Parts: sequence; C-alpha cells; structure tokens
Amino acid sequence: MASYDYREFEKKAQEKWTSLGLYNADLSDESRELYYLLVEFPYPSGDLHIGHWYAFAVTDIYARLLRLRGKNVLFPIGFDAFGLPAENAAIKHGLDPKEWTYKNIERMRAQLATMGASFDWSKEVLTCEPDYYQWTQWLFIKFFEQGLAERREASVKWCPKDQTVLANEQVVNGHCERCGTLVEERRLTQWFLKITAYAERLLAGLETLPWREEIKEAQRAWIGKSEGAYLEFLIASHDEKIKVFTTRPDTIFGATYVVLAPEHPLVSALLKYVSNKKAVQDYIAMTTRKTERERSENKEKTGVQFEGIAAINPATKEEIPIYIADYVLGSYGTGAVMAVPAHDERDAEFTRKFNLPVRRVIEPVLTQTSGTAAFRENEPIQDTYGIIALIKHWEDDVYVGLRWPAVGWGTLLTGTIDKGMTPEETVLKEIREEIGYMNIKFMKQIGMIHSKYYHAPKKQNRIGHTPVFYVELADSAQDKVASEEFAKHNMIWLSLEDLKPFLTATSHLAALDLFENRAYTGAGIMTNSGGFNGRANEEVKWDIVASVGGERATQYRLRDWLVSRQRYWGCPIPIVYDPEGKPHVIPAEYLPWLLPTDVDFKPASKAPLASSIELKERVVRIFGKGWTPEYDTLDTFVDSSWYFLRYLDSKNIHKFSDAALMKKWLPINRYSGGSEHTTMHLLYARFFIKALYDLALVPVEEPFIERFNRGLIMGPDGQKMSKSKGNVVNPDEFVQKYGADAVRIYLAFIGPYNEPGNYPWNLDGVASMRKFLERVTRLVEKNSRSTFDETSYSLSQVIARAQLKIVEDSDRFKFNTAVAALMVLVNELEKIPRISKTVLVQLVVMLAPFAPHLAEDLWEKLGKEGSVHQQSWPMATLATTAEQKIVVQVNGKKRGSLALATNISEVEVVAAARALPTVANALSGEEPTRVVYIPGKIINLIV
RNA sequence: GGGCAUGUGGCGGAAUUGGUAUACGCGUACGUCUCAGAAGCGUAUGUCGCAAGACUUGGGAGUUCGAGUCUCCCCAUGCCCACCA
Repeated sequence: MASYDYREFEKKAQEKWTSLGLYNADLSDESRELYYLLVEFPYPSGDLHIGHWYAFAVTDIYARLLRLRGKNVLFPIGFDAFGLPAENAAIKHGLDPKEWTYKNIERMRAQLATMGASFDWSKEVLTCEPDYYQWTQWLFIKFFEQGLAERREASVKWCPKDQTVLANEQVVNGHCERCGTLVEERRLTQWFLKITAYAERLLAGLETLPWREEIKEAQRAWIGKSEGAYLEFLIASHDEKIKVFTTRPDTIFGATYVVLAPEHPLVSALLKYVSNKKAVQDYIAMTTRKTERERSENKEKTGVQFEGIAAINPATKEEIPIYIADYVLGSYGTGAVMAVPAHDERDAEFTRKFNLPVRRVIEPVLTQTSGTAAFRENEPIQDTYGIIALIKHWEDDVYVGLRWPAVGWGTLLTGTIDKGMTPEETVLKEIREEIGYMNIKFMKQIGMIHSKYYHAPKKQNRIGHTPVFYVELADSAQDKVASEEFAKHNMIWLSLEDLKPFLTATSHLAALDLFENRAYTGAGIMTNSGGFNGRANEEVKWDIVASVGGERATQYRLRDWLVSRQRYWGCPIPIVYDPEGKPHVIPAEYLPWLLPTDVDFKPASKAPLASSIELKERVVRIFGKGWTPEYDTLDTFVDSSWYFLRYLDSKNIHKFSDAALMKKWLPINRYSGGSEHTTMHLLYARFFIKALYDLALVPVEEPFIERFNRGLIMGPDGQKMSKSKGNVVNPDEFVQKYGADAVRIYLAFIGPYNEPGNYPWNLDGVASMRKFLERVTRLVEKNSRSTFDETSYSLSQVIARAQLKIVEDSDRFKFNTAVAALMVLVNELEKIPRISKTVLVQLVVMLAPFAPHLAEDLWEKLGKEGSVHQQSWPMATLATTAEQKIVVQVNGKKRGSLALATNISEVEVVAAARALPTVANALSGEEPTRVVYIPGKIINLIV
C-alpha cells in the first residue's frame, strides 16, 4: 500500500525549501543564463481564489523547469496594494484601509505558501509602502519635468448623490458603483500623463515584439491611428471658421453640412449670430444631462441647426448648413466634422432623419476578389456597358425581381447596351423584351456602378460600367414575352425589404443601396467633383487636400491618461501649489510625500485628502504660508507600470532600481497575465518604459519580450465565477482534500496555457490527478529497493522522448501536453517488471516542476541528498532509429503501414507496399499511374 | 454595428512544415479482486455495421496525390471596442 501523506510531506518540503533559501535568486550570478519570469502581481483582495492558483501555480511549473535546465531564474512576487476596495471597506465597516490591506496581504502570503510556488519573497514589492511609492512619486516628478505630466481641464464622472468624483472603474453601466445613482459628467482640472505623445512609438514597437497577433491587434485598435487631414470651413459673412478632421478628404465635394459637437468651444461664439438661440441652448443642456449610458444605448441621431448662419464648402464654394449634434465627439479630432451623407453611414442616418440633400461624389467600383471570377491584376481589360433598372409597380410599393432558375441568381432588370443606343433606350427596350410592360410614368438615373471581374468563358478581365435607373410603370399593359427570355428568368414582385435577401449580385445590392440613399464607403471613381472627376478616389485624396488649403494630419483614438483620482488609498501626487495656484513638484528631499492618516473617508464634495489637517500644515510648514497641497492620488495603474523594475532592487533607498541590474535583467523574458490587461496595464507599462528610456533611466525600450495571456477558470456550473452566483471555488478546500500537487497538476492539464480560453473546474479531474500522483508514488516505492541497474535501449528512448517533449511544450506554455507526456511515460514504466534506480531518479526529477512536494518526498525516499529542485534536467539524446514507419495510401486513403530500414530506396518501398494484402486489394490489379513518396512519412499510390 | 478569436467523441482536449484524426485524461460499460462495498487492477469505448467495410474535425465550395490544418462563402459561440469622422 502506497503512502501518499501529502499533509505531512507538503509542509515538510515547503519548510525545507525555505531553510535552504532555494528560490532567492542571486541577481549577480551570470555564470548561468539569466531568465526573468514575471507574472502579474495580485491585488490583496483578501482571499486567494482558484484564478490566483491558475496564475501562479502553473507559471511556477515553468520557473522550476527553467531552474532545472540550469537557468538563473528571477521569479518575483508582490502586491498591487493600493486601490479602491480598501477604501470601500473603510467607508462601509469603518476599518483602516492600511490595516485592512496588510491583513489581507498576510493572509494571502500564507495561502500562497501552500501552493508550493517558488517565488523569491526576498524581493517582494508592496506598492502601498512609502519605500515603494516614494519612487512612484519620483518617477512622476521626472515625467512632470519632461512635460509628460500636465494639469488640464477634463470631463470626469460625478455622482450627484455621494457628491464625489468617481474613477472610471467605479462606474458600472453608467451608475455609481456604490449607491446606484446615474452619474453625470463634470469638468474638473486633472492630471494627465501624455501617453498620446508616444502613440506612434507604441504602435511601431509592436512590430518588434513576438507577441500573439491578437494581443498586438488589440493594442493597435486601442491606439487607433487614422490618417487624414484638417480642412477649414469658413462661416459666411463672419470671421470664424470651423476646422474639421476627416479621413476622407476625397469626399469633400459631397459635404452638404457641417456638424459641431455640443461641447465645441466655437459654439458659444456662434450663438450670438443664430436666430434659434433658445433651441440650440436647450439641445446643449439636454446632451450634457444625458448620461453616457443613454448615449450608448440610444444611438438615434439628434441635433439642431444653427439657423441664420452657414458654412462655405471650400471645394464647391456653396453655402451649407451648420448643425450641432452629439453624434460628434468633442474629444476626438477637432470636435467638428464635415458631413458627407453619400459616403458616411452616420451622416447618412442623420440626413435621413432630418431629410437633408445627399450628393454622391464617388461612383462605386466593385471588385470581385475571390472565386473564379476574381479580378486578375496585370491582365488585359475589356470595358463593357450595361444597365440596371429598379422597376416600380404602377400602384403598389413592390419592385421587379428576376429569378434565374438555371444559375440560382436573383437580380434586378439588367441588360447590355447595344451599339448606337443610349442607356435610356436600352432600359425601355429591356423592359419590353424581358418583362413585357409597355408604358412607363417616370424614369431617372440614380447613379453609376462599375464592376471589375474576370470573365472566365472569354478569359478576360472586364470592367462593367452600369448606370442605375429608377423606373415607375404607368399601368399594367403588358406584351407577350418571348419564350426564350421567359425560360431564362421569371419575374416576381418584391417589396424593398424582400428584395435585399433576394438579390445575389453585389452590384445589384449596391444599386438598391443607391436608391435607398445608403452610404457607399468603398473605393470608386470621382464624380460631381469638378476637376477631379474620373479619377480613382484614393488617388485624388491628397490633391484635394492641397486644393482646398487643408493640412495632412494623423489622429489617434488613444487619449491622454487621466491619472488623478479623488481617492484616499493611493499614491499621493507629489505636487504643491503656490499662493497663485501654480503647481510645483515636491523636492526629492521631502519624498516619500506621505499619505496623511487624519482623513475622513466619507463621501464629500472634495477628495478625502482635503480633510487632512496634517497635510495642510505640512505644506505650510515646508513651503510657507498660502501654499496648498494637491489632494488627489494617482491611479493605481501608475503603481503597476514599473513594479517589475523595482523587483530587481526592491530595498534600494537611493534609487528606484539599480542601473547595472536593469542592464543585465531587462527586458523581461516572459510576462504571464490575464487578457483583461492587454489594453490598459500592458500599454501603460510600455509607455512608462519608453518614457524612462528617453530619460536614460532604463536601458530598454520594450519591457516584455514575450507575453502570454492565460485563460479563465469557470465555476463547476460552467459560468464565470462570481460571489453573487455562489459558484466560486475555494482552492483551500481542495488543497486540504487532494493536496497542492494534485491541484497544481490539474490546472496545468486542463488546457493550453498559451491562449485565453475558458476551462471548467471539474472535481473528477482533480481526483484523477491525485490518482496519477499515487500511481507514481507506488511505482517509485515498489522499485526503490531494487538493486537492478539496467536500462533497455527502448526504455531510454521512451524517457528521452518525454524529456524532450516536456521541455518543448513548456516553452510554448502548453503544460497540458507536457503533463500528458509525463503520463505516457508513467504508463510505459508501469508495464515494466523491474525499473532501475537511475530511471526512478530521472522520473522524480521530471515530476519535480509539476508536483514539487511529492517529488521532494520521493527524492528523499530514494535516499538522495539535497533537494530534487537543485538537480539538472536529465536530457538524454534521442537516437536516430534504423527503422522508419511509412504509411501506405492508395488514392490518398490509408491502407496500411510499413516498418522499413531508413536507407531503403523508393522502388523497394513501392514493392513492399504493394505486397501488403490490403494495398493489393485496393489497387485491384491496376498499375499505379503516379507515386508520391515522402521518405520517413508516407507513400501514396495513385491509380 | 465593427474588430479579433474559436468551432474536433458524452466532456476537457491532442495532432512540428498540409502527411496514420481523436494522444492524454474524465465519463461510461464489462471483467477481476472482495463476504460485500470502496479503492486498485484489466479490457473496451468517434458513428453505422454481425462482419468485411463505409462514414467522420460546425455547413458548403475550392486548391492538392493528400486538408482538422491553406483559400472563399455561410452558420454558431465567445471576447473586446462601440457614433473615433
């Protein structure tokens, strides 16, 4: 009976590691390859949940494996200890935020210890300690001196009930997290870090990183670079002008009005000219009252015209109306846009609502890009001419659709223009020939569509030029339709609604869009655009900008980082104000600029620090009468933007981190974390490092070489774990029941760690891992006393394969298949009656990263000295075999397999393959016409 | 609405460059051990079929000697961003 007394040996092993100081990395030891493995540090919420285990225990497997492989591994840990929950506990339960935080940290340290994680606690970092935050303040001051920290007015979320500003994170669906009141927007003066100054470099830096494309793409989207131009619209008979940003200057001839955001600075200046002042003011009041939620839930366009004034389109010189509407954002571009309803969906919607004119300036060019009809570049082009007509019933609101049974098409009326005929004549002719109607009431060309495609029957590229007509029939008078036309297609009446799913060709759908005044945003040919007509829109873009005196410009959707928080439990902003209200940095000798303790946490109209008498007195004492403190604290994302630098030198009282150590250990080899940090934390940290690099304070421009986003552990019910759902898995319970090693290995086995998926928590899974560990224990105990010392060739190969696979899979963060490889090895070993001690020792070392406690126990049971975690990974060389396995296929279907010598010729392989009865049977006496032979893999006989 | 990702047994998942689909584990069934049960051990386990064999990676097409893998269209699910001009 095997003994698996995990309660006993887990504790013993943990004590052993501590007493040996096994994981305190010697940062100066460069005799081994350096490896900085980082995992996002936790917020001390109080309880270690299973997600923490997933984050830390699985990453620990890699840390341990790297050490066995001879690397000098830095695997640090700390706590992101400033933050709101501490303050909420203070408000709700009257606790001291500091005490609450430190108590949680202590509890979590104890819980982390049960995991057997090989963290280097000697370098622990707590962001809420003055030792740490004085350097956060010092770095902020550097940013300030560099002009990267700036104070300016901004909109913030305001809870009218609590009389306080809220952090973005405190706003849940537009409501105050605490009291549920709808939040408002207020303008306040706030501190910003100018991350936008680094937008371009943050974008460019991504190209150098070997991250998963989806992570990079998320950051690119967040930065949101768009290239366009500033264009100016003069206001008729006044001095003001409206500057707009557009990415589509090519559509300027179609700009039929201009829109300002309600918060645009020009609005108040223009107000004195308008004749409907009241309506405009009401609209502004209405939109500022509107909550963010209302804006995002109800996207119906609203707006008001500035009556009595007009803007001048700089291209057409026409006077066009000016509107104010909240679909234009005050915070992006110039806060004003030129509206081109023909080629912008939002403008089109506004136009439909307010019944404004539309002016089309780009004729769609639809290019077939896939399938056999895909347009082939660099091949000759044939122009063709035809018509498309939308035909309306003489009475009802239905239109002609043609169904082509032979090819399965649905189209509008369409035809080719014959020589000598006008498009209009062609339309009339086609109506008569194809559907037989005699009389029309109305006909109008509504646009032009060009289609580029490859005409396979004639083997030529074609560009079809097709005017689109709208025709209303006068009456039901109908001639007989020729039978061959009738056979080709039959006619049905369809409503506009039914027409859309009916039409199969993109050009016909585009024709329908023209009729319905939908925006066309694709590429095309310029029209209604003066001297630019006939050219491709992409090509004229910058010529048009020049012709109207515009200026090329790049915009980013990334906003500057608002770091002020009207909160208590955070890093005090190291700023004081002189009697004139001008901000000054706090001199280095007064750092750390301590967080006061005589503070009222209750929600008030001012930040909590404003209630501190000590803080005010401190400022007066140091700086003099009339000087006042900054009352805001820093966003906690600032604390976490540089913590990985501090790990290298966490006790340094003279510097934020040691330059020589940073030079050795940066950039971080691998950073493991959650996908929710892709756009915030990861981007902020990259910005910090770039800014510090420019200040020559860090030696690298990118902090993290590799980044892996792990998945999420779901509750037993398959739902995301949450306290309210009551499906939160408490790991302590399972550690008690199955042991830490079983939980660790289960989490590693559950799925690939290198991609963010969702994995269920499955009790049977944990139990089965425990069984596996017991099997290993039995295996080792059964053989531990044997004196047998031979390892067969085939066994050594099995072991070598497992060793190699575990290393390779772990490097890709695929611990699930690494564990599977270990299981395969154990399955093989169990079949062998006697196992040598050499093999047992290797097995225990291979087990060590995954089940560190058990491995340590077995190591001792084998009578070995020291710790199993101080050994080196047993890498046997995989011999090249003299035999190869070749799969035999006939016509691509597997019919058998062969084991043959590696040096065999193709002819011999074919002969051997044909000798197989299953192959001979499949060939049924025929000679193969072709043989595909991939040595060492496959032979495919084709008949 | 946009972007990204993912669809493989009853379930989690595996499958270097296109080259034996379903590794490993769970679950299930039967057997063994036992007075009995649990645990352990053994066997089986994609679907249809007695079998030979046929079919099978969300659906449909395509490229290829050969497609889970590459291309296109469609469907479903998840995540992120959401009026960014």
